[in-house]
Amino acid sequence: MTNDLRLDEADSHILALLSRDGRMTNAELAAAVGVAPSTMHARVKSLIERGVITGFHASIDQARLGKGLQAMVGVTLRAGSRQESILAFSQAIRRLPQVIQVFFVGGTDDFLVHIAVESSADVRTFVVEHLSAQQTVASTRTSIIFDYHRNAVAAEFE
Amino acid sequence: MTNDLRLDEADSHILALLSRDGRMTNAELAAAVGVAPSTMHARVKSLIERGVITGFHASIDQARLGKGLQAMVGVTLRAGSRQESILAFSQAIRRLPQVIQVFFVGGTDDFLVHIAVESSADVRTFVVEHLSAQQTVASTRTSIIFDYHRNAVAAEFE
DNA sequence: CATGAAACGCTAATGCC
DNA sequence: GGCATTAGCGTTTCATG
Repeated sequence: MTNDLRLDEADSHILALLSRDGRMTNAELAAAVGVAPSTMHARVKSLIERGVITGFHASIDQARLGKGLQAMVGVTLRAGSRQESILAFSQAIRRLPQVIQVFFVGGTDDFLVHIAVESSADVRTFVVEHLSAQQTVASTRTSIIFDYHRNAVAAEFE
Repeated sequence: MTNDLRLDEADSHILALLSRDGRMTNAELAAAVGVAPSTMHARVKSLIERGVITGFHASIDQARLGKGLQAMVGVTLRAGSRQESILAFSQAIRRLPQVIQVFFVGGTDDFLVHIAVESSADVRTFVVEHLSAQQTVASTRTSIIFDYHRNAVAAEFE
């Protein structure tokens, strides 16, 4: 893995701007930061090549897609679960269309699964069918999300 | 709030593609979906105007920024906390540079705060200084994040 | 609601400082 | 590393079916 080179002030500024609006044109970015468009082009390219910027993504209003309810489901696995079954479980969960994010954590829970669904009935269906039914799952704990704020889009990692 | 109009297959396809790569050119999108560039332009514009796509954002590798450690901190508020102090608390938390996401939830916890920091010492500092020190905070529960997967970037809401 | 054509603007590469 | 230039490409508008 390439190590992190320290970023200067301009880079931080660029990242802040592209976090907010990933479709700012190169020309706009250059004007905002105070460099020439060609310079900005090289800088953004460098940030991407160095892996600081890992991608650009549209953010989607799940409610407009009919999924007006979001929840965070904490999952605790059975104590004796094998590595392979845990891996298989997490990979299966990721692919479900209700799932927005999955956090594999250490602590009270083993996983946190962020979902968006149509109704509270769907929350229950999701938990029962995809979580509780699994051999590796010991228990789940569901929290409805009332309010959601995002400062940045974090890159995936493992 | 404008209601959700049902999206057709092409719209879903567009959303999937722009979720993955928000900087696909209009021409590429058009070719992928099988319509003319001018048609694609109108469709994407419509998705934005209808509020389905709420924005585009660069995703950033926090580790490359020197923040190689992520955690989810569950926060429980004091039972007697007033609405205003809760609101003030949540708004203050949002602005901290370590914070990636904040979920206001119902259940065991009242908030879930997703943070990225340099070291485990920073996790502790964050919790102690910004959470435990607050009058409204009753308790916190920190979980280190080992693995993170994202299927979509959800729009903020309240 | 989709399309092709055309004008415009931006990107991205090059060579120079 | 920053910059100006420029060729090529993508976007965006509009009249038309």
